[in-house]
Amino acid sequence: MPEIAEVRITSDYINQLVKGKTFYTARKNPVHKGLELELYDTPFKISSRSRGKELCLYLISKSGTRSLRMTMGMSGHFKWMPEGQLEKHAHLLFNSDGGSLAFVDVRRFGKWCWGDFSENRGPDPIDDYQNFRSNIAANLHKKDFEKPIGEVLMNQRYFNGIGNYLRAEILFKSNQNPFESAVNAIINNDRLLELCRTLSVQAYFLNGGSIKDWQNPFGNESSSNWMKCYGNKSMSYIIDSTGRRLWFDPKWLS
DNA sequence: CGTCCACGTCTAC
DNA sequence: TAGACCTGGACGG
Repeated sequence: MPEIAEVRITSDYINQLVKGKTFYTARKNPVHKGLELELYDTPFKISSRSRGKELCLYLISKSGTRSLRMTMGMSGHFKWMPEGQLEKHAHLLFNSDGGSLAFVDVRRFGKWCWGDFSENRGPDPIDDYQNFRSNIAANLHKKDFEKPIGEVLMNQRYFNGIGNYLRAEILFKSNQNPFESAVNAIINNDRLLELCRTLSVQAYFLNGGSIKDWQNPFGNESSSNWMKCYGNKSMSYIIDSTGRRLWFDPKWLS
């Protein structure tokens, strides 16, 4: 479930799991066409960070730290696999005592390469909200922002971490016409950018309920109740210019 | 059986 | 701006 909230939860999950563990090897499932992992600094410890839809695994050995930059695609997640357990769709395995940390990805759209977070994706709207805003402000004059806001919300150069369900919820809860130009929407609707952060945070806490042992700050509101627009039968949708289904309030149909 | 659909990028005409 | 990259679940005949 990988938009910003789920990638963040994945990163938390990894950090919780690797606590106190030492890793010895890493291997790639041969069925996956991605980069082979050649590890020459072993053993190593692991820690994780996320930024928007990217996740970096830091492999920390005596001789230094290497960063493995990953994206989760449509179905990527991590899982602890006890020794001997088989998992058809585990594509990266980091071996430790008694089991492995596994990157599991049914559709294999997830990718990895050596390096830290990409330069060409914007700041994280949760962790780095001021820079998230200023990055947009500094580029608002560009042609990118002449496109409809419904589409620009998916541009990872500015909205790193926003995906198809978050854009629908952001548009809906900010009462924003998805077909208005992004410049006008951002200038005239002051809730829009704020909701990029607050809805991402809410999705993180709601979806994280099953993974971590904190109190859900949203009380009784369930995750299914939180989702107001995306996939809702009473809403409208169109296929946008990139081929994705854009969900929106039917009142914007004219 | 078949067709459509999915929380995302990529690269190649 | 099409497609390519993938698997599997839902649903129709």
